[in-house]
Amino acid sequence: MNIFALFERRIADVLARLTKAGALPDDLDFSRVVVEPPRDATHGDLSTNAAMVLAKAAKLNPRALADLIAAELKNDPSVVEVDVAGPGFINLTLRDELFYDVLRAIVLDPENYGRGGVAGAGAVNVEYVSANPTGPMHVGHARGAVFGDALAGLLAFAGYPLSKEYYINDAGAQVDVLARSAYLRYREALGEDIGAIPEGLYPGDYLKPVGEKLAETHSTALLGKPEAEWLATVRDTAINAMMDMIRDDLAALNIRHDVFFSERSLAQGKTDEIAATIADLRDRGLIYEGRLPPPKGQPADDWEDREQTLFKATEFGDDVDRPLLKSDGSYTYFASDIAYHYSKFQRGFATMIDVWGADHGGYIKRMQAAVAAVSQGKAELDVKICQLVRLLRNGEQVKMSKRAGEFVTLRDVVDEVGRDAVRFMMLFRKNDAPLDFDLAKVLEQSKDNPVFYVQYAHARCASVFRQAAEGIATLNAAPEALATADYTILADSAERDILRQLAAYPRLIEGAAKSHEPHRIAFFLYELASAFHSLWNKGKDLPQLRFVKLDDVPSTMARLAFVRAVRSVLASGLNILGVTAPEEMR
RNA sequence: GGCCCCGUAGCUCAGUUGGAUAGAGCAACUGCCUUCUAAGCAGUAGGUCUCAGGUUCGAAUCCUGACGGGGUCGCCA
Repeated sequence: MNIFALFERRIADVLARLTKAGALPDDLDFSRVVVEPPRDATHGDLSTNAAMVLAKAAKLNPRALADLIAAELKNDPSVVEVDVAGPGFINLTLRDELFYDVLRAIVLDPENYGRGGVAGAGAVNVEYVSANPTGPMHVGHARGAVFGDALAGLLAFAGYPLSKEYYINDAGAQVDVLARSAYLRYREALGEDIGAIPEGLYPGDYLKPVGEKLAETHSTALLGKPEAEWLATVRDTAINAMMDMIRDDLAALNIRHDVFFSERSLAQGKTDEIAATIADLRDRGLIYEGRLPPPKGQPADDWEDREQTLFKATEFGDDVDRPLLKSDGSYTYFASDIAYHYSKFQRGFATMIDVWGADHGGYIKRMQAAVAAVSQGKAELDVKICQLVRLLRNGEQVKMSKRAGEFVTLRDVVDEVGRDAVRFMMLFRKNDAPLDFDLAKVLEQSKDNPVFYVQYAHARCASVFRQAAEGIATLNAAPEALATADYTILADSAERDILRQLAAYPRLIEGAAKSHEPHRIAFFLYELASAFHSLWNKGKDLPQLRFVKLDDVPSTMARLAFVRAVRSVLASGLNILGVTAPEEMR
């Protein structure tokens, strides 16, 4: 149950009644009317801007219109008080029973509280990670991986049909380099002294097992042959091995994609889908042979003016038209990416979300242009850019040297601090802001560490139930029993505040899902945890606020329902973010 | 030089898509442990939302311009 959605409907009803009665013109646009919590809680429980938004079109003074609407809302049985304030805000104070209803709803069905707020929405495709299959994942990949996964979890929870995809960049020059690197390891596995790994090949030890596997499968059959004869075989083996490794790395973060889509398969299937996509666009006059102006500003010394095959990205808001073929006639990365996104559209996704690293910012416009073109404007692409992560240990930056083939792998970090810390901290910041990740700090068991702080609040809730069960032999803490408790005892300001936070959860989910911002959940959980810790502490000075009172079962039952609800919402949010909700902290 | 992102308390950051007197956490200062877990809590102090215009009932939020920081700029992926 979502009280904000509830009152959006009730206010819409009021507006409809006023329209019918002739008090409002009948062509008003209600879409800007919102119901939200007032910034200042002393103003009430709900606030609506209806009067201010509609005043102009209704040719009424905002305050006068607010009074009109307020008079109607006073008849609502769940409303205690209606105030018109400021420039025309309508503030509602709700009966406590409404919040008790919320409490009951959570206790009776904790799994589904806040779920499905956007029911009936179209399917969404979330593409994330998409690290090149040329080595293990390093820590730089972690943020996009966690962000994409949490966003997917959030959208699924909110009610969107969803596909989580990984685009395997298994075409292009880099996988040939991978193949050559693996071939070297193959020769090494057969006993040859290969010396130092030449410049331009991947030096990492992680290719040794691939060489050994090749030696096992092919024995000496590939030795001494020209590259053309072994390249494809070695490449496929190496890519498969790399993808197995990447899947393992992702599993360490509890990330599992629904679809792994191969770039190579686009051009290698029965039909060349890249060619087909280009042909489609050409038929619609969106492809032409032409020349591009050289880059402005800093002169490119290797610039060579030549005629090439171009996509009219400028027709869809991009700055320049974009080439589809390299000078050797092969497809550019962009060309296959167009075909890939076309495939998403053909598979029924009108909403696509791509999660990219900060260095791909310049690529957004052309991809959005491409999606608009291939879908004829029927699909939309949102690109979420994850800014860089600075890895620290006690405030000192941890250096990464890619050159020597040494980099901090994602696995190293997860092994050191655990999955929960990595996931939560990566989400405790907006995706488009840079992030410092301190390996020492996230292991601290203190309030300075948000992961711990939130998990501890959940563990404390569990602890209350253990205490209650120990102290009251006859206790029945089943949901049905908790749901019938008398909640009127929950009258302290701290308790009332938390009840309002719990009531705001469905609205939070909806907003976070619609704006593609999972970090909002992390911050909400932090605030809820903080409020709960605070209430817990209040019980030290004020014994009447303690959750468990051995001599007062009715009040204990009400408090247990309350704690159960807090715990369920904490667990629900943590679950969406993919962070565990522990019973106790050890 | 073009384009994209960012600029909010001393520091690190939120700010519910345009709402009311801009909020947290660190750090600083003052308190609180015979207590349902002090692994914590309460309080004080801290602001020209980088600057200048504009849009309107109303701007940290939207538009324009400047300044500062980062990213990126045909035939890499």
